[in-house]
Amino acid sequence: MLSLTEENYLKAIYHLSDGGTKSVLTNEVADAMSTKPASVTDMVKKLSAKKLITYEKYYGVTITKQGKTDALTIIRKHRLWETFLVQKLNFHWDQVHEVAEQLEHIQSPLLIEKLDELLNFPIADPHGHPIPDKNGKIHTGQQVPLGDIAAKKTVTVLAVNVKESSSFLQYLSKIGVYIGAKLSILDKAEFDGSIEIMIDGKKKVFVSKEASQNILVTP
Amino acid sequence: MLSLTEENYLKAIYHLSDGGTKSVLTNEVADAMSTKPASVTDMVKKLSAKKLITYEKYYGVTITKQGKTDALTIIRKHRLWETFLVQKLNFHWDQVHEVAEQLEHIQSPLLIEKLDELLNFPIADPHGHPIPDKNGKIHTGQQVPLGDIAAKKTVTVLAVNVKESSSFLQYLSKIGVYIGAKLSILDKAEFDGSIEIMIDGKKKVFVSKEASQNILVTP
DNA sequence: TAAAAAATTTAGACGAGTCTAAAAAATTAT
DNA sequence: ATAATTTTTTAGACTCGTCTAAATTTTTTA
Ligand SMILES: [Mn+2]
Ligand SMILES: [Mn+2]
Ligand SMILES: [Mn+2]
Ligand SMILES: [Mn+2]
Repeated sequence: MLSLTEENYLKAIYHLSDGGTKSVLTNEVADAMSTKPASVTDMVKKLSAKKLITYEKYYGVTITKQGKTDALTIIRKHRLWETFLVQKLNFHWDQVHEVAEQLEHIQSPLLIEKLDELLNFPIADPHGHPIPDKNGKIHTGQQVPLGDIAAKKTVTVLAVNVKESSSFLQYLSKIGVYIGAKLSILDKAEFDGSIEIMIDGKKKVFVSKEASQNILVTP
Repeated sequence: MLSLTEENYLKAIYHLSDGGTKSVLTNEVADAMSTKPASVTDMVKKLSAKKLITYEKYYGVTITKQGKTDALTIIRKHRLWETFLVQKLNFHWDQVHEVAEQLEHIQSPLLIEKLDELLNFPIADPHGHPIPDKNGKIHTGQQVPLGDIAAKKTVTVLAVNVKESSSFLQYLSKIGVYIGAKLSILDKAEFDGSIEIMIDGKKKVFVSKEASQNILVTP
């Protein structure tokens, strides 16, 4: 049984480690959690005592098998709740993260099972992020940044990279980009990496290189 | 902004004071919260500093106007969530309390507004308990214990008194009593206060005096 | 109404989670 | 390869919510 705080740390470490594939430094965790490095050191000792991460002094932490499993359960809950908020309560995709950040800590396996059922076992959340199944298994197809697509091609929006700020999501809504939208790359500017796209064959817009790197599409 | 613990104390005090109509003793709160009297003393000082209760040393606490308002908000959330769990996720009425005890602390006015809407602005939870409206207003009709009804009368089940244990709810389900059921009082035993009832004109059962006091029906 | 009993508060301690300031180790730059 | 810089850990302190044990106040009983 993990405390709310332990759950938040574990999830952050999972994400920072790219799903457990690389080790994570104290300062990275501190940044991600908006705490001080000293607090992180204390917490990683606790998570390490619980065998959820391995901690080597001065060299950062690695997530264990069990840690990965636990993190995936929290992420599953987070994404199921986000999906619920959008699909059943008509929240916008830029309104769900903070609430899901709270809801993900509710302890009730039955609740999650029923929620999953109510939503028809969704495989992605409102931001296109995969929802791990009951066994922690994730199945995602290939996703590439819009910025890496060659001109003239038409692709479908699969997901968006959303850090903390919801302003990027609001911006996307404003210009007409959404999960499932069909984008045709019209032109790429060499000097600043910005691109011109056509959305659903209807609307022409320019997006910055920065933005194009955070819109993930079909290859 | 109240902590989860402060919210739980405030709600307990609200209930123990019968909605703010009487004062509450330290030991009563300790019992209800499964904590020690010393802990209650500490907490009532905090709630009192926040003007949610008035605290007179050695003589117990009284809830203030603001305290009542805050308590009703928590109770509203609790009962909306219970309703959601039963109506949308097919929980049984004996499975919802513990989960709602967690969900009631989620901070998001928008969420509650949308949930209320999804449920079509329900006025009672799965146990027949009134759901305060957005302004904290409760509207309940008259409810009397089944045990107080004269023989031969037919009444409708409006609510059940449910403390912590879900076993009473399971018992009621088993014998066929539910909110809205029509009960005819067939006979009352003088010596032990038990009564014989007919449920929906179909099923005859005996219920103890104890049980009959915790089933609330139309007058 | 004085003694006994019960209820309540105070005092002091503890774990969780956080912080600042100082010490230690690792990294980098010269 | 040594010095300067950056990162990380340790030490000590603080808040929140809890507890036990002792002191105090109220209530009951005789
Ligand atoms: Mn969270
Ligand atoms: Mn998401
Ligand atoms: Mn609660
Ligand atoms: Mn209820």
